[in-house]
Amino acid sequence: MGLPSPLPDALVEVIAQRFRVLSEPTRIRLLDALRGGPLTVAELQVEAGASQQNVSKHLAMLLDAGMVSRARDGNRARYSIADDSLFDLCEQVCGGLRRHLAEIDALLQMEGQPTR
Amino acid sequence: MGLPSPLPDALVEVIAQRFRVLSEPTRIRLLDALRGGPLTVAELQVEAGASQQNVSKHLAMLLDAGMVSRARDGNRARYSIADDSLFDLCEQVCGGLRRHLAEIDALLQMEGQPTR
DNA sequence: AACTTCTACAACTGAACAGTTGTGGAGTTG
DNA sequence: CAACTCCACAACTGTTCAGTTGTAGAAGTT
Repeated sequence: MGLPSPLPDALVEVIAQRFRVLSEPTRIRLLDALRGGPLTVAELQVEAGASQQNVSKHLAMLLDAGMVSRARDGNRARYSIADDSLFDLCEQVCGGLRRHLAEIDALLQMEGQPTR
Repeated sequence: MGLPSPLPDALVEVIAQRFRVLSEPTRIRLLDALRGGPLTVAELQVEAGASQQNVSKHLAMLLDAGMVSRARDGNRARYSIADDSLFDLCEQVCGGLRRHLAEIDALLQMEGQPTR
């Protein structure tokens, strides 16, 4: 199922925004930590190595993007992954990285040949 | 093939950086325009609706990330997609968007029930 | 060689955002 | 109720980066 071409402006903006949410190391770490199951803010604070306020802010952003969901548990808030397909995304990115690194390797193999 | 858990710090940074490259509307438009085949900077300038210098800068970023490749063609530079899997990525993002929007729709259906 | 076209580099400016500090509000416990 | 814990909101600060302006270099044309 392909996407329309050219992509409508509004869709371009939304796609970019979506990628932007994932473009922050702290948010990646938070999502990674949630792979093991739901966690509270205090627990995530430890996993991500960031301040409580900072973690809370990033979680709000992830929540707004619909990537995590929040559930009140008495005194605390328990966050969990809302969309497991996120990890397929990350794995694909890693796949792209492997290809990229392989290309660089290949270029380094034929040493002495200037690119330009 | 799963990723290690927790993700090593260096990998987290690289993943975030990768997403960051895709978090800009102009760069999305450039990649989208290249779906139809290689284009010159001048052609991309028209497609993306940005200045030549701006396009050139974004292309340099995409090139550095290994997402496009450059070939000199006489006087001009012809850019093309280096990794077709990029579009699978975008489609997955759009899939996530559909799910997200469906959830919001569902929430709006049961109107009057405050979220908190 | 002089001129034009095409692309890339560098410096500047404004906007967006990550992280901190401070604080308020909701829930629990004694 | 009082004290404490947990989480989120708001204002501030520094950094990062998108876009512009200006210019330099490389290739083609006359």
